[in-house]
Amino acid sequence: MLATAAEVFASRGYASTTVREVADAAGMLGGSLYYHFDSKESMVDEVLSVFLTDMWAAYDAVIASGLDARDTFRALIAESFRTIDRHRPAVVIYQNESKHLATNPRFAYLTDSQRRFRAMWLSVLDRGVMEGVFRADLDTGLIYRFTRDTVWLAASWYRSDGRLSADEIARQYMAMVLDGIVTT
Amino acid sequence: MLATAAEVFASRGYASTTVREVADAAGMLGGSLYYHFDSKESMVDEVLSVFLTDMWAAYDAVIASGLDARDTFRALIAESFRTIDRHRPAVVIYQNESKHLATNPRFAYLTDSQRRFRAMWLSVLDRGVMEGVFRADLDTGLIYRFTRDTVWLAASWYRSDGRLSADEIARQYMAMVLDGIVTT
Amino acid sequence: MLATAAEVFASRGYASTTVREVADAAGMLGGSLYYHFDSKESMVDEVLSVFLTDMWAAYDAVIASGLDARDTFRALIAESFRTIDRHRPAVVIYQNESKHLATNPRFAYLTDSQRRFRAMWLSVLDRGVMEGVFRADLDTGLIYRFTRDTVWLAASWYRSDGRLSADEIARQYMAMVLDGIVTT
Amino acid sequence: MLATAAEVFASRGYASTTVREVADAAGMLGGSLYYHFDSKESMVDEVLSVFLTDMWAAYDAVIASGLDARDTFRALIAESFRTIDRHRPAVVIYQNESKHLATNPRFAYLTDSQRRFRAMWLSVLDRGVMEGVFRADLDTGLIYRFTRDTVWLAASWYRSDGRLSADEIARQYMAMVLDGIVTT
DNA sequence: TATGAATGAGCATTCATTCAT
DNA sequence: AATGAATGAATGCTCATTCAT
Repeated sequence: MLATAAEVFASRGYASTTVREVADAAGMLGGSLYYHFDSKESMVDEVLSVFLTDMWAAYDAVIASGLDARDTFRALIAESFRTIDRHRPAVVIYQNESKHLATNPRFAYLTDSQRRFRAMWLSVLDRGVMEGVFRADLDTGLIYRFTRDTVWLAASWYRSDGRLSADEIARQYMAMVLDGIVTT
Repeated sequence: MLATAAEVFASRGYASTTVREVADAAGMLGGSLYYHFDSKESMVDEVLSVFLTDMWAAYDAVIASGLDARDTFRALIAESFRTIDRHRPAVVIYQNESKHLATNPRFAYLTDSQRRFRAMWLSVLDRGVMEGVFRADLDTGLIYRFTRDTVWLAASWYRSDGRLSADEIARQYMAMVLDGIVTT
Repeated sequence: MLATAAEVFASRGYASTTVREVADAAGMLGGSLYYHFDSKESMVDEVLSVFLTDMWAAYDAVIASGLDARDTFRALIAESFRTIDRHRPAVVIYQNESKHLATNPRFAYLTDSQRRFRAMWLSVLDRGVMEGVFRADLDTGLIYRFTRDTVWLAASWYRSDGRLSADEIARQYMAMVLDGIVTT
Repeated sequence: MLATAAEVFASRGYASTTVREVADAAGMLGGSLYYHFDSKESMVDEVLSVFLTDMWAAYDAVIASGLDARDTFRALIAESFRTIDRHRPAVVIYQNESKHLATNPRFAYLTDSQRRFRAMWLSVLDRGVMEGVFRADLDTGLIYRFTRDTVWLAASWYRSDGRLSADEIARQYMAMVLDGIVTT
């Protein structure tokens, strides 16, 4: 049922989705949802929490594996697309509503996550530059933004049953980006 | 006043923005807006139309100038960031609300524009592959999506008074992407 | 369980009390109450009926004992405070919800009881005036109201485990009403 | 319009009154009320605040006039009935909803007022006992409660266009309480 | 041009009630 | 006897929109 809510929020937008629409999609009446959830807000909350927890588990495993900058970068990209594969609707919601939701104390963890996310990517990129594996003439702050935007926005068009698998998309993205930022 | 509306819609989201908030920002009362606009919908409509018209004028000029694939690509990227500079709020709105608005016949032009947009970029990329200037082992459909997403989402964080100018951001983006997709 | 319902209704108000709260207090789940009661309404109904039946039994015994006006008055006051002692929550509910409930045909007996109540007290007071034991310059209709209100509203603050017993409160009240608070 | 709301709340009970009913009584539609009030809560809030402010102005004037205990008592009773005459619906609401509303921080002033009210009456009664004008064998705490309940509950049945004026009711009440109903 | 009072449809949420288990 | 999932009507409230002034 959480998955149902996530899908509806993702496709219609959180604010524009009515509780009745979620209930319809879940095969019940409006009021019945409230037996399972406290509020509309707590639905997104749970959707986003579950997604972020899972995403960080994957990221933390990568960080813990002690790869060099370039392979860490590749692994993070790959994990990102795999996370999109597992949590597509949640990622779409995160992408679209995060900024607005974060103004609510209840969703402070969104800002925390974002901060940690930025620190993680910048650290990999800066390490790569220092190790001489990434070009030094690029603004890593910009590269971070470009990468972040492209990867997560992919959730908007990715279909798990589409022509390209998450791993293949990741491979192509890395091919595009890596051969650009790697010194030749 | 249109600019005011665009800014409010961009920062709060179209659906979440109340007409009163737009009126406040414009220094008048809720009902007064209706002397200037038919409806909330016609406000976004005008915001988006103006933006798209201007964007296509710029793109058409590039296409008309008869450059080769690689320089066309560079010019389109540059024009995109310049368009963001001129129409940042409109681009944000376009990015966030387009999909939802497009279900309304009134906004059919959004879908048309998107289709034309896709055709234009694919044509440049495919021509580049054919001319041997872009790598042949990449999926141009994917490259198109990656590029589109990254460029337009930049409107979410770009500040015209920020550290980096639109042209500098464009330059960095091209450096990243081009050296990746260009044959070596 | 009826006592539980009465207490909850008395403390939170009938309209503001949810069936779930009554169930909670009775140590069961919301739906389970309906094995014991037809409806929320039938709970108050039974609470009030039991209370009124008991109260009238006490009053009728007083009336039947053939005392003079002054002693009948004293006895009725005493019985009223004893009834409060036995049915405090029910009296509170009666006091607060009676007027509203009485619009419902099912609770017509509330209006009947009130009418009979008024007749009984007026008869005692008027008899006392006629017998010369109560002052003739008083409006017995008013005295009735003052007495009724004070006695029954005492249910709002009376505690059976408090400093003063029901009989002591009755004694003080009679002292005040019968002889006044001014020293003579 | 505030008066309309007060009347509806008083007759149907705050919790049982719907915003639509208030609007009906005010000759408008449900949503229209919100142009004038923030919420249902702020309606009662204003009704009660206005009433309490006015009541305390009257009481304070009595206290300031430096009468002896007995005349202060009489004046306070008289002012109470006059306040009921001016603010009948508000007094009814205060009487019925006070306890429940007071759990809300917004209505903390209800508890404050009640505390001050109690202190004022007890001070008058105790002073009377000390001055020897009121009987010493009475529990002033009880007398306070009896008086408070009777006076304010009168708002439930008092009609400004009824047979008896507020001052006449006050006179009768004082006669009863001060000197008793028994002939001497 | 602008105001402000009102509209009315729509929303999230509550809650008495039902019912299969 | 009791559970727990569901119902659906009703509620407080929001907001785009209208319109007389």
